[in-house]
Amino acid sequence: MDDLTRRQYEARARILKALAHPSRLFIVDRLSAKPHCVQDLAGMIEADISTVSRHLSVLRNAGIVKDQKEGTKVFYRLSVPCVLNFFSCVESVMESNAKEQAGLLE
Amino acid sequence: MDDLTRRQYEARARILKALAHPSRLFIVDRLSAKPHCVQDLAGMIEADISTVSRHLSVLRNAGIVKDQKEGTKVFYRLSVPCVLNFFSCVESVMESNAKEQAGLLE
DNA sequence: TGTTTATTTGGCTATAATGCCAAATAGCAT
DNA sequence: ATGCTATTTGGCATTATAGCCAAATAAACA
Repeated sequence: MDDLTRRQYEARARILKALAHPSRLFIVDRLSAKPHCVQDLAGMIEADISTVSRHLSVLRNAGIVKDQKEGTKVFYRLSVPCVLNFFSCVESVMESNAKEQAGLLE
Repeated sequence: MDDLTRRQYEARARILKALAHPSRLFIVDRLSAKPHCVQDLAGMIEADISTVSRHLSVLRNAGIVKDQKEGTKVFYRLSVPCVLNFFSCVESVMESNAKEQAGLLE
């Protein structure tokens, strides 16, 4: 694998890694409906606000969400609506796994 | 977030986490063309065979690939072809990021 | 200015992921 | 059985991630 190819896969992995956390997936799901500020999301997740803020910065650094200040609050929104496609892809894998499990029980 | 919801996001995150590594993305890409055995993949990635074997077990545990013994070799194949959709999703995010970068330079 | 509200960041600990080597295992052939 | 090839697994060191608290920052407003 040459250097350019390796860097391309690293770039892709960075984006997937940013999504690969239950709280961050939840956040993406919420933001797909409408923008939310940090404390709103923290309330839904029931985690420390600082923790949620860090999750949001991970998503922001990966280019998955954008932030926008409004007064003292910071609202986050999806920057790439397409990200939602991940969910259906993931569901497909999960369904496949479920079928596999069912097959083994027969 | 109730317990069931939390577990659902955890299950999704497990699958994304399995994909979120450059070598594993490369493997998925190769396997989308045809099945390969461990040493073939190790040769392409230029990593220790034991490392590649571990990557494959991560993908297998997530239900992304299947293994099949043939003599002394073990061939791996994608168990869910849909996984390829991830690539186009990831590319969209990357393109969006690139545009953003370009915009900032203007 | 001082206060309140919202968010971010530094510092820390705990846990998880990565990658290599070496040893163990499995299958095939002599 | 012995050797040969392919793969997996145990053990270990290194690095990365997660989460919390407390302190710092930013904006609005009395």
